Amino acid sequence: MHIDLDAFFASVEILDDPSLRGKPVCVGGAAQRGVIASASYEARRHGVRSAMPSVVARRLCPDLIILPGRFERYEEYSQRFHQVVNDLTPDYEPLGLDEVFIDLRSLRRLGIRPVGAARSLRERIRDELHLECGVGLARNKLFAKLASKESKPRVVEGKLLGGDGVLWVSPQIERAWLSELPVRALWGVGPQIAAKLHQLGIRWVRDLARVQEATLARHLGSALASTLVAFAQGEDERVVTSQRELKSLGHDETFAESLTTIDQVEAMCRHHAGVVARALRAHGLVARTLSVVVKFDDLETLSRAQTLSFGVDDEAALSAVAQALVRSVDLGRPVRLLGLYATSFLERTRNQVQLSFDVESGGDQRQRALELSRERQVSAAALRDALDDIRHRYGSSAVGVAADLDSQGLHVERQRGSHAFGPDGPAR
DNA sequence: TCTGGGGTCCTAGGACCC
DNA sequence: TCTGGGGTCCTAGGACCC
Repeated sequence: MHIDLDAFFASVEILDDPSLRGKPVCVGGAAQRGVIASASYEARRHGVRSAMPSVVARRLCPDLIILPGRFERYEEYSQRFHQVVNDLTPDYEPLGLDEVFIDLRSLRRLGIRPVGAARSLRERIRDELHLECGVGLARNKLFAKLASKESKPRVVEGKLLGGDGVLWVSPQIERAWLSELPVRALWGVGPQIAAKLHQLGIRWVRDLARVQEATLARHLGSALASTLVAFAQGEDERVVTSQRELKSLGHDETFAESLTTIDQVEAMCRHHAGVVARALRAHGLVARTLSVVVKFDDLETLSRAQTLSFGVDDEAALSAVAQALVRSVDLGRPVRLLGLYATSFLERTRNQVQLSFDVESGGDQRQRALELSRERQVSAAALRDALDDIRHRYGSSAVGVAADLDSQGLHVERQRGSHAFGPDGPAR
């Protein structure tokens, strides 16, 4: 079973503010560089779609209401959604906040029928969360997801047509249904792959079903070729995995106005380091690999990564590495996006050496690691935990790093040759 | 019309080890 | 002295998903 909540972010906004009901509502970035993350059906009637630049959406629908998004709120709804699913079975796999795959095999022994389970889940989601959803039932993930999409309401020529909300694709009709779909409908076929397939004369799934895997592999690589060939035959071996391990975690931001100075870029490194460090600690993880991504105004993107011999989860360490990485890039052009990502996780408790970083003042060489004494480690960790607690209770902007004050227009006197993270640990 | 922010997976090359 | 083949780890880039 695949369940997909309808227009999730936009629907939550409408629930929290009923005056929005019936209006074209979106969640996304309203600024010049914003895109639409979620669109109400009223907005979709005007042609607005998620992933569309907000500028375009406004042109299509001048009355469009674009809301900034409250992800903690969506998270709450998502958890309630998962709780409803969990009441049926723990064998489910979330996909983002608003979708789940459910393995129904263990329910068969209990005499629970798929269609009945689907209808009662839909009922509970409607009664308890006041949200609508589409449900797909099939032999595998491929068809279940295609079916849930098909079960939803959709806009045809500006009119909203209702879906049944539940669609079961029986094995007898699978192949015939699949062959009529465009390749773009398949999981893993986005704009780039679709364009490549079109160049090869492959537009429909039935075309894909006739092509040699080796031919496809030369153009798409072996992994994608083999999954697409399988999908085209209606075969999908992917299982429902309920316990997935987090593999990476990061934060990036596209700026309304591109950054033009190294000071601005380094200040953003410190900011991102704080966000990522707190996320790591919230998960009880330390990261060995940190990478920085820079996107320029022409959308050219480049990345730099560094793997350490130990894991880190504190702002000072992340900040030092991020700034060292960003300094190794030839900036010289306005920076549209800056991202910081952490990978190669270890559980915090298994990390052998907890180190802190000190930045070489004025130097452009890579950072060096300094081990803190046990006592200083303990007090630094206590301070950090206290700050996490304050942020949790009063919001992430409640406490800041003194070094960032000047980047926000407040002047801070800094002595030449000294720096924020001195030998006595983080200065806050 | 011009492209976000949270993630996942794959590819390819180079360094290194046995 | 110059060399193969299997494997791991790391880096950089690209595409996809929601």
